[in-house]
Amino acid sequence: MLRMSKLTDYGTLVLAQLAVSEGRLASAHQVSLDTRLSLPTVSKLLKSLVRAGLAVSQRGARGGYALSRPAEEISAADILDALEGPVAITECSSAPGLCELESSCRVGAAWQRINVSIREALDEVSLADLQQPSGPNMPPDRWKHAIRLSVKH
Amino acid sequence: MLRMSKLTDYGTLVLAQLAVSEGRLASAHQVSLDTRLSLPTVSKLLKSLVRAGLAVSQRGARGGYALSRPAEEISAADILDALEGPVAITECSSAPGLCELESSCRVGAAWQRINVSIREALDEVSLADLQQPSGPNMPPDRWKHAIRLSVKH
DNA sequence: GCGAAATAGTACTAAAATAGTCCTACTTGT
DNA sequence: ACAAGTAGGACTATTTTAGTACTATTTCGC
Repeated sequence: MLRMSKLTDYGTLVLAQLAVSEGRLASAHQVSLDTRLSLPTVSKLLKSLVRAGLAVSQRGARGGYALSRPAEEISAADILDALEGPVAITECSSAPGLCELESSCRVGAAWQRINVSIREALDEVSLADLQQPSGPNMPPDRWKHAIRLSVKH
Repeated sequence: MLRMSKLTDYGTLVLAQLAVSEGRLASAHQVSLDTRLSLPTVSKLLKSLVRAGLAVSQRGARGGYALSRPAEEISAADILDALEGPVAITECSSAPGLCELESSCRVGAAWQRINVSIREALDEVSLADLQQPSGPNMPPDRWKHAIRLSVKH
């Protein structure tokens, strides 16, 4: 639950790759090779990232992409904002009348607190943090970076 | 982004309704009337909540549902766990080889930190908090409890 | 015992969001 | 002029989510 989309996950990889080739321009093709993501997908992501202001692009032959600012200044919140847009954690059905019941509509303040907490967590982590080497007890290979939010079941 | 599913949102309403009718058993039909959610949907949710241990049920005529424990002891994390299951915030594509690249696979530790923060936020808020009256500057009617995580765009 | 009222479980369908691809246009260096 | 690149949008397929329906089981009240 509360899973980010695959595309956003890929987007962090793409950004991390740009961070690695700091200073140089990296073409979509090169990023595709480095990340093993398909070229159309990488291309799509890079375009979105440029539009969101996280990356800059240079057109034409010898063109390519680079981060718009240092990796330290790009937060996880920036990345999610860029690739998933402004979506709410909760969302009343568009059906009118649903939110007018007392018992239903008093639910908001606490969710807002939760949202703020999440946002703070996302703000505190930068792209530079994201690409730091994993801890000593992390298996280096074949490591799925899925983290379970729930331990039950 | 990081939006919970509608069903989970509805689930909180259903649970809140059960909390209101504390002590008594509430039938799915009654909860449907009180929340204005369709009976099949309410029924489905209640079954899931029972299976997850958040609610208890009494079969047969005069049967119904009730919370399994006080609303104060049911956290938002419990609710999300129950209705969305153990899903990760990030998830490597199942395609092998994607997570073996250096630049891709060092991304986990920071996401884990984020996950822990989110989980803490979810643990701190109880069902009782969720149904508390909204703040003084909240319009009581027609209030959509959508909260924007992002303010851009 | 029987019928009504309820939950339990599962299977199915429809709708929506997501992922992924492709095509055309524009830009720039050689 | 041509090759190598990005820009943008349209389109398709897939997956997930939402919603519904049906059948079985349980229990109360008469």
